[in-house]
Amino acid sequence: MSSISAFPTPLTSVDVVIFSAESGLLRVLLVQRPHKPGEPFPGLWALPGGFIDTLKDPDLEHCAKRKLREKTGVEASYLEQLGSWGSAARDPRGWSATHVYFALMSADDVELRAGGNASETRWFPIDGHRVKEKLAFDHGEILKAAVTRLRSKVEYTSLPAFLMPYEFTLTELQKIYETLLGRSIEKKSFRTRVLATNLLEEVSRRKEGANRPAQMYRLKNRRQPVFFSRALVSKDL
Amino acid sequence: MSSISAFPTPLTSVDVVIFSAESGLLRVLLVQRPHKPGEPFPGLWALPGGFIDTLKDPDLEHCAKRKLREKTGVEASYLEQLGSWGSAARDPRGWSATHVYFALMSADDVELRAGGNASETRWFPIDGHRVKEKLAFDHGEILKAAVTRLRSKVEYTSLPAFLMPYEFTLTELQKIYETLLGRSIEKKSFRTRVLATNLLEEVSRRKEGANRPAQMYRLKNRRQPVFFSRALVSKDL
DNA sequence: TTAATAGTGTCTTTCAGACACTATGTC
DNA sequence: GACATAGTGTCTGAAAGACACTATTAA
Repeated sequence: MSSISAFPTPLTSVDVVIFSAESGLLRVLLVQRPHKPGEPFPGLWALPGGFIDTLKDPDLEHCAKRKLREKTGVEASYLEQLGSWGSAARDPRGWSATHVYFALMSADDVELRAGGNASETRWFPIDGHRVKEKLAFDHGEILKAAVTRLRSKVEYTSLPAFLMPYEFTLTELQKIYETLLGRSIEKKSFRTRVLATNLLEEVSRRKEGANRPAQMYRLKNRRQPVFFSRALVSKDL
Repeated sequence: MSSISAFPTPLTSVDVVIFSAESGLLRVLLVQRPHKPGEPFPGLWALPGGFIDTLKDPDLEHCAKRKLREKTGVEASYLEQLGSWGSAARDPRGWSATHVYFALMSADDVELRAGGNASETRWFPIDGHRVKEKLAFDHGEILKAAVTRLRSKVEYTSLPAFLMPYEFTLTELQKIYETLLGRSIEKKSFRTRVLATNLLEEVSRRKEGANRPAQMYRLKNRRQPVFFSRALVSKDL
């Protein structure tokens, strides 16, 4: 019996749910579990993550950022903690707990990653609140919680702006909102709301196919999302 | 070197931030650290919590509920996960991570606890976002995060109703909202908003000192809070 | 000129805020 | 009756929804 804790300490890991959006689809980054003896769920897809390196990682967030960089080669536009999951049953190797982070990345940055060990890392489209494949551990449940969090924040924050490239048009931003909400929103209301919060600043112009060019904008504050005082839809009222 | 993890696993605990409100004050339950050799922060006040019992606790939430029951003798009206904190520095015994839960209790249930080991367990009033005393570990920071979460949810949810006894008047509920917000709110708006959500159901009556008796209500759903589509105050707009 | 998308004007609806008013009990 | 607190009527204002309108480019 240890002098510190009377009980065996749980296995502890950090996992990251990394989202991006491309052409009307929300996507999540998954990695394939290795086919090695002793490794649970061989061949199944899972959230990127792994054990904390107590020698290198000063804290949980640092560990999450490290894993994110290892998989994507870049930093995320946005990172927050999602929560933690721990139980005796979630890992066949024993009582385990994982600290889960939630990251948003621009689809542009995503392409940068193509050079890596891409065979075992892939983007999967989100269908409803999940991915078609069965995931390792309780990662299906964790992913569902992450999608729920993202969807609910779309109602009253500027979070989807972190899925955009550095410069973008209001129409492009609206499309991302509509993708996440799963319904269309009224153009005028959207523009008024977004511009009234002083969230964005104008940049140059940009030409599209055969139409009037759209004003481009960029985020004024690339760290914190903005909160709106009203939700986009009235929930259950 | 273990065959499972190449790194020493962090110490893992669960802590609970337990709130109640009484006569216009938000309060948090704290316990005093023991004066025993090897125990860090002797004599300082800390959030109730401790190591996971991997033999008895099937999962994190069960562990949180167990610790809550041990300290208060009752179940909480509301329990959600707040987040997790982990770093090499937060505990002098080594790399440690804690899974933190957030509980709301009625001030009535609170009195039930008086028979326990009350000398080392006490309610402290929240002043701003903290308590006067310096807390053990990083519990000051955790408490601040909990108060911030509670305050922000007051704006757009029925969460404060979980701080009420089983039956209560609208005026009493409004007082709790005002306590948490730190400002007064308009009576008519408040009543319309609360009643429109179909959150409550009428019960019997009740007499006060020398005035018209007030209708009493109770929560229809004692599990989930209701979300309002607008915040009570317009933030930074 | 037409097609296509960008962007606006303006009316309606919903709900919070303000505040004066009425209602119902005890003493 | 006075007092105290419960509870309502109603106007105003802010912001979302609906939707028709104008603006600006390429071809």
